[in-house]
Amino acid sequence: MLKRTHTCGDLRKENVGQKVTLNGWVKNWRDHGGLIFIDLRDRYGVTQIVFNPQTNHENYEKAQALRSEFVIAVSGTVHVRPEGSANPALSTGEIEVAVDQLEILNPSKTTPFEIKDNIDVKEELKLTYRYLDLRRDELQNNLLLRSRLYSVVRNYMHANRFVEIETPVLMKSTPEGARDFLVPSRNYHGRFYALPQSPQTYKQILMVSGFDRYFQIVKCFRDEDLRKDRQPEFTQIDIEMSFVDENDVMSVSENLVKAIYKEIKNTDIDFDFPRMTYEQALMEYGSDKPDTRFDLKIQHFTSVFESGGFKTFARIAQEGGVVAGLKIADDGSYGRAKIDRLNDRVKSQGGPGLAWFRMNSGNLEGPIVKFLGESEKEELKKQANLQDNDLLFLLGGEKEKTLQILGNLRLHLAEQLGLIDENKDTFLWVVDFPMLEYDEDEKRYAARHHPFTSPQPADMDRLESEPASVRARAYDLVINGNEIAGGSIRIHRRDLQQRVFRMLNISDEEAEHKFGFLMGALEYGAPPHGGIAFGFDRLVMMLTGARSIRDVIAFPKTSSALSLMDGAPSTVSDAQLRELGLIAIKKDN
RNA sequence: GGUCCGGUAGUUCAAUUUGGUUAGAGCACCUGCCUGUCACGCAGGAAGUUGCGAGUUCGAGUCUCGUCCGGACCGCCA
Repeated sequence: MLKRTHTCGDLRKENVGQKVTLNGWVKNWRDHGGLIFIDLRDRYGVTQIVFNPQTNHENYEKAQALRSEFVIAVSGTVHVRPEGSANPALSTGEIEVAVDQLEILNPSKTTPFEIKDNIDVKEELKLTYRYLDLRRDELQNNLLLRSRLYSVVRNYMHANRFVEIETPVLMKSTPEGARDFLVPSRNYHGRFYALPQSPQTYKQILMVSGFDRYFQIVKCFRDEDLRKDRQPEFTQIDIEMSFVDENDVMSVSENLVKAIYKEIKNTDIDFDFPRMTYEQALMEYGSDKPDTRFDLKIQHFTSVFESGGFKTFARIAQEGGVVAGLKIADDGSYGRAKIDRLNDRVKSQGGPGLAWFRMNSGNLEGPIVKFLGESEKEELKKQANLQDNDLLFLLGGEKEKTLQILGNLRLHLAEQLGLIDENKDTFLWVVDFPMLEYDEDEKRYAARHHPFTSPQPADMDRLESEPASVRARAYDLVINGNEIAGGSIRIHRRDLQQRVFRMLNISDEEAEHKFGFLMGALEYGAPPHGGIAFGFDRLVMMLTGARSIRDVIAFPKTSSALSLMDGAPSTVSDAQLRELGLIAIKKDN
């Protein structure tokens, strides 16, 4: 074949007169009868090539067969384009290649969708023909940026004396947390490996081994349902450090993020990332990952309704719940129907009815105004600082749940009202997380982060007496309302680890069975250590502006966890199952 | 596991609130013409199991039920 001397993004005026060879795909063809133009594409760019029957009639005849997405090789001479026919939209737009040799390397069937940007095609079709979708600039650019990000991260980590170590993909199942993907063992029927939810235990053990500063860009697997920012397999930048406290890990992380923004976006971040406690995040933003690109904070009115005429709110207030809400300036578009849709939204998230008030010429209006006394109305107006045309949405109920629903409503309203400045980036550390959260289904407390997270020293004496009040030495990095990284200072002593397992209602036997290897390691001079893990795919989403995690992963799964291109997961032969000692049971639908 | 939205030529959509003649259009595709286009242009053409399966009806793209697939969300994601 004719091998390329240049890529389709290389040639400029300076190359005029040179004899060159290009390889690429036919992006577009324009047959003028006496002259054929082809836009030839590779991942570097697009170059126009011209077939002229007077230059070479045989080639010209051959070129008439060219269609979209044929792969070809052409040799020819670089020409300046005639006066007035340059294309300023192309970096190669001042030149073209006059072809004197054409080789069709492979024809192409008509593609199921056009290979161009801003196409509007069903996700299903794009995923089935992923190799075609990946030819589009948008996805190419995403993956090229992703590739650069690997490099930036590795450079930064190596420059800061971190050691890159691979940990096993086949490991022991530790079913605290997410559901494991299991891999049956052929050698030991009835036993299973698990794919790592994260290399957590391995990296802690590497600290025990003295590796001091570890990192890895690593695949993690969680068998849970998907979202637009969640895939069952995803990539983390996994980091662990010895002889450190929270500030050391956060500082390394901040500087990594700053290096990334500098290298990828050429943006200097010259401030320290602000910190916010979990409590404040929940109270003001209804989220543990507040989007601080806009204000619209949650306002609290529990005390206003405590002894008032609206019995529902009064009862909630007296029983320790909250009454809180969001105030927006209505541009006149919030009619009854729109408010009803907001209400449906709240209800679909398990919330109660959404109460609302409107300020109209100094008067408070709304369906529950009639239950309120004069002093309550005045107090509400005053505390909410209600001005004319302000709309106030209120929700009452159990604290955490109510605030979370308001947090979701806050994001929704911000989108509706166009409050989010897409060009702004906000960085935030959320700290002082509670150690535990209550698991309604299992009626017990579970670790909010993971069971190896150290409690805060000040709360240590309440581990047994008041576990719900114990805060963790954990920290999350939030960028534009996305949880980008999360980590903690770990427990490095066996006795404390054992106390925490007991606090989590994990018996000594169970702890030994599941995590005995880790606790054993803690008994041999485990140094104080802590770390963090970044969601690599989410970082790429942030940096590319991708709307879905599928757009930053080469071969993603659908929201029902299927791979449409290759058909995974698939059935396997009885022989394969027999070898593994397995029997497949069909799911009865 | 649940809720909502969607599935009609290759593709993106349409098909009169309320079931009724031969299911239309843009792009793509095919044929012909065209020497400066780059969203080339002009003329013509082909293209449909309305996701699948039942049901209601004289009659179903349209209504009902089931099912599959895509998407978003809730649960889940230590």
